Amino acid sequence: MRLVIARCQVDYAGRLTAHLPMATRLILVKSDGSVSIHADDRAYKPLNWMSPPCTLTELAAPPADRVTGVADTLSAIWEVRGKDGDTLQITLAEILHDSSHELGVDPGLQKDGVEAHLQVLLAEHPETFGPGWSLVRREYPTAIGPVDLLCRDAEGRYVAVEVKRRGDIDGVEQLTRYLELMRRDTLLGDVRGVFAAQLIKPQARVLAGDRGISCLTLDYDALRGMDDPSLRLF
Amino acid sequence: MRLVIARCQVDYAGRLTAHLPMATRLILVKSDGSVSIHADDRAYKPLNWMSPPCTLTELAAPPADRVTGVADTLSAIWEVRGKDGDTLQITLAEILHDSSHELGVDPGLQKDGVEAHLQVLLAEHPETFGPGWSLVRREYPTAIGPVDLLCRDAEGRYVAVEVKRRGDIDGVEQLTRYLELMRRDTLLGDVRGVFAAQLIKPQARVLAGDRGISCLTLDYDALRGMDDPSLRLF
DNA sequence: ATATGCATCTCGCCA
DNA sequence: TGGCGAGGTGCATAT
Repeated sequence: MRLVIARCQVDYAGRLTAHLPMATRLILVKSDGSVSIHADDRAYKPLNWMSPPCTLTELAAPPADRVTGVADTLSAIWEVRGKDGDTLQITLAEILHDSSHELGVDPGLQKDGVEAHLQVLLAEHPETFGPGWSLVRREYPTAIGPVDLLCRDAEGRYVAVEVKRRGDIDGVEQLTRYLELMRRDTLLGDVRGVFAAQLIKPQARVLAGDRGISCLTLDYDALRGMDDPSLRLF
Repeated sequence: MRLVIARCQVDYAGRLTAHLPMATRLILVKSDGSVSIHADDRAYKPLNWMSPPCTLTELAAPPADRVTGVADTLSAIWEVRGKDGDTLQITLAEILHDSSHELGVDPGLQKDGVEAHLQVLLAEHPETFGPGWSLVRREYPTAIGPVDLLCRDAEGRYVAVEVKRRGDIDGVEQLTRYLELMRRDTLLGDVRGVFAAQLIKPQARVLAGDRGISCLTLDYDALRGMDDPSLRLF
């Protein structure tokens, strides 16, 4: 990985054309050939970038006035060419820092998906929803996708449970669609809905109430306390 | 902007929980407080990040075996806390590089939007589509959004034109929806469709043919040649 | 402040 | 390889 801090001008032509006026920025050249240009804000998004596969070639630096119209010491022009013929031209004026580092292959991100874990824990402990509750199955299939949990309450009525880490309005919509489908299934009879999440947004709670869906706020740590420690991930 | 190359372990807890095993990576701390962790590949997306607003605090480094179970020289633990209570914990083991740079405020990206420019140029030169063609109006309004160009051909028939830089399948779908609506408008009579783009993907061409839509490959430079140079952007 | 739609969206899945 | 859907989506705009 090569880190360059430099005053630079950048011109991109691809899906759109874009232009960055001369200013000081970070240029990241990674070992897969990809290039990104970062300003000193926004964590996530580079100002400009070229995804791999792409090739970087260094062009001869032309006289300064041909590029910016301003007298300047141009160090180099880099041209990055992508697979779809898009180009990123970086005109370097003043290099303030330039270092290369050997990082090696990254072991990669392990996404836990607390949602999946919550689902497992709740499947193992359906009594969390109330005394006498039992699990019918996890990932109960419907035509538009699997319902997280299908349970039966103490009276034997079916209940579809949607599990989320953060309960938002779209989760309620999702459960509503499942319920609509499942209620057409005469074998199940009237299916109730439960929206279970660690944190339920007020709007989601209101919408759920409007749809006749119950809400349950989950305590992840308490559920983990009931958990078999051998299932621990790290 | 602070650039740190270090062996580190990262744990995120928010919408999901994610874990990065100890490895050498780039840690980017920007002046807005945001933090991102990059591996040596992928231009666009960091392995992990925290968007602003957030706060970075340095915790005391605990004994090595409490964190990784491996004897190691832990330099520090950084905890980044976001506004929604999500946390990014970075356990630093070995710092290989650490530098800070003053970048200043970036003038920002100027997006040209070639599509808009193409649309203007074609509106000025409807004869590009064929002799005797004339423009009815640009951004012709329909219930589902404006059609890029509404023209009349040499026989006086209406033609809806969709302009794209890159002609993909979704552009054809879009034009199809417009045509469907416009054909219900008895004032326009039968409306033909033209899909105009600098580059038209084979699949899009096939779909357009299937829908009875004509395709026109545009030469941007030739169109610019007819252009008034005073409209030039940079 | 919140809802909606777009993005050089990226990224992973699956046919 | 293309199509589809989700994302810790981010981001701007209109309401």
